[in-house]
Amino acid sequence: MKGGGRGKEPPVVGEVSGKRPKRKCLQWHPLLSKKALDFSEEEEEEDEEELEKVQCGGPTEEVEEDSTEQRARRPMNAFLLFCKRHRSLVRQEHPRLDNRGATKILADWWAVLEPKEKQKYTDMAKEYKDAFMKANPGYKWCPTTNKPVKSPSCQPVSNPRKKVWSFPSNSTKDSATAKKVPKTDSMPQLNFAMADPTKMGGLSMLLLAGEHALTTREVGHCWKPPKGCYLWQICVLSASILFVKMCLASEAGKMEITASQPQDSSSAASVQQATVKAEIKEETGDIHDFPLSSHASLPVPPLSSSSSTSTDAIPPQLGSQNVRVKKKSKKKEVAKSNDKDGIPCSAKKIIKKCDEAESGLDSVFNTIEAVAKGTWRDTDEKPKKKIHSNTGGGNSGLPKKKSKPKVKTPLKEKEEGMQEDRGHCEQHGSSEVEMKEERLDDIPKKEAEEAGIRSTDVQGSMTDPHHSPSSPPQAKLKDEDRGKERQNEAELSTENRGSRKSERSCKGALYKTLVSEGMLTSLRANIDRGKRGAFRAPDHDAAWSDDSWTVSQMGPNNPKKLKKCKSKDDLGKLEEEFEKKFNSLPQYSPMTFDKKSTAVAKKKKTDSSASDSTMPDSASKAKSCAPIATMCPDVQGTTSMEMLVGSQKRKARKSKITHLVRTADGSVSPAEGEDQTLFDLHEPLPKQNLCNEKGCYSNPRPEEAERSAVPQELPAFFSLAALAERPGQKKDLGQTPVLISCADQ
DNA sequence: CAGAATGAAAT
DNA sequence: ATTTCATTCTG
Repeated sequence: MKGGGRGKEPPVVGEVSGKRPKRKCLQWHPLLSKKALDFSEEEEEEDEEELEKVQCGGPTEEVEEDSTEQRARRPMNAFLLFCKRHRSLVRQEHPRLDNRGATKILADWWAVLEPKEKQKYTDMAKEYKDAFMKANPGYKWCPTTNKPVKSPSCQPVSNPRKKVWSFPSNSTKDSATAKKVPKTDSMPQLNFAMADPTKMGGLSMLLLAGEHALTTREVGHCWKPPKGCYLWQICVLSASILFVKMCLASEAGKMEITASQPQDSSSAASVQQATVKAEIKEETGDIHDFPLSSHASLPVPPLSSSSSTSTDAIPPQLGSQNVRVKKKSKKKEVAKSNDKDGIPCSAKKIIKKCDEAESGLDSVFNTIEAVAKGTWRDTDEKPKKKIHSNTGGGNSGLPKKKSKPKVKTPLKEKEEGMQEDRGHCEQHGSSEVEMKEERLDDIPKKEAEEAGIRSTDVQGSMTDPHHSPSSPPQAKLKDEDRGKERQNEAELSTENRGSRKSERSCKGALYKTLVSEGMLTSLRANIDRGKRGAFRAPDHDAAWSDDSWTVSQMGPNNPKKLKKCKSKDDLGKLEEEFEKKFNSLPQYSPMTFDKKSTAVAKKKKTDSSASDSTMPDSASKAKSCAPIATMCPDVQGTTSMEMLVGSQKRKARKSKITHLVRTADGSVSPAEGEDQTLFDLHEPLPKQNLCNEKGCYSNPRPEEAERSAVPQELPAFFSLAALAERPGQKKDLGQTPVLISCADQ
């Protein structure tokens, strides 16, 4: 039942949920990775599919798409490996114990393990990790992430742009994401409300509006007071749409438009045409993009942040304030993007967003303006530049671009896809910069003209509003672009592909993982039965090295077959190998631990006597373990006098703390008095278990609890000595801190 | 789904 | 110095 199933893991809600989706990543295994490499593309694909189904079971994860690329799971650390390997044993011994309890025991065991012994696990973990990293180069343990929503941060104030964005987003669709960023206060919204129905114009109006947007005096009027109203004379919504369309048209249909209508910006007709096209496209386009864009909204500024120059380009106001705020947020995002190289979908998305947003924004903006002004052509020109740069060598072409610095990906380039994207972005970026400059110039002028001198306030607002309208469109544009790109990608397989690839590999890994898991299960079962004896594995010491891995790789090697068909055989092989490796890890018998613990205890206590008393217990316990025990060589070492290993430095967890607080809260004092007490005493707060937090591994049943209380029967670990041992070490961290923390709080 | 543990990495 | 998350699986 338990099924260990992975399925269990909650699928996580969509990404959007407030929290991080927690996607379940595939479990990664070195073997897998290797295999992945082997797989041919085709195979991979298929595997993927299968994997998807099987693994996540949940498609929930979005697995497929890059949208969320699945993130590989972290490799297990030594301790986890150890746990994995020994948990069953523990459970065997203490059937009633729940997992947590088992974990505690495992921790204890781990603590007592000699370094040597640990080393194997450590090494393995290390290899594991290395292999993992190889497979996923940019992998970050902590995805920075997420928190997609957090947008609000910026809100605060200053950022007009942001607000602007938000607004549009709402109007358009807002849909889900919502992001709600905008929050109510945003000015744009207000404006929105203000719009008079009467005034709502038709398309033509919109067009006009768009046209004049910048120029029109009306605009000027609006500007000042409200903030981003210029379009809002009209229905904002429509306006926004219009813009979007325009933008789209510009991008999508640049060619056409250009051709058809040269510079004449004003010509509504041209615009209309463009619009039409845009519409079509829009339909096609996905909504989802929108949200993203909104999210990304702010990104723009960030770029600037990196370089002062860019800042200049941006409106002054925005520049300073926004920059700051954004910077932070951006950083995070950036980081994400960086990491990925191919990895996490989310990251990917983000990247795209950012880049696109940035570039898109500017470009869109420009486009719009241009159109309005009639300068459109210019825009076109710029693109050329972009191209140019591209040819030049993509990145290199744009030397430092602001965006680039940010990006800073470490390895990054490796992924072709990334490069492409980047290049793309960069291009935009460069163009952006230029455009920006121009734009700025123009704008100011116009503003000055129209708005006239207005007050500084006006200016500020002006700029903002300006941006705002444009921004939305941009987003869309971007989306569209994205869509296009996608298609292209599909064919070319370039862009995402790169990352995709990694994804795929992950999937493949996943698949394998599944397999391995199955293996594990079986293995576990075996172990339970007592087969473990077979494994034994003392000899393997050296085995751990790469060799073993390599071998494993070789073995399975039929990847192709694996993928599609059968797999059974192959899988079997894989399993075996994996098993071997994993099994090769030494499994220690409880006895060992007991002894050790005792030994340690002795050491710690310094009293030999005390320890002795404990010894007996262990002996009794031995019975069950005996078989295994033999395996472990170290027993001898046992006595090793290692210091304790257990140093645990972990401070009390927050949760723990809270717990204490809650419980003790007022009564904190008790604990305060003696840490030891806690341990020894069974304690207090927690659960009714007799056991205290550490001392006893919680036993569900009272009976057992009793047992625990009574040393005789208990296994060695339960021995007082053992307990004593822990307290000493942990006490500092655990309890004391806790108390303190409580106090503080 | 929380949570017990340790550790590696990131922030 | 603190947070994340990897594994396992019971309540």
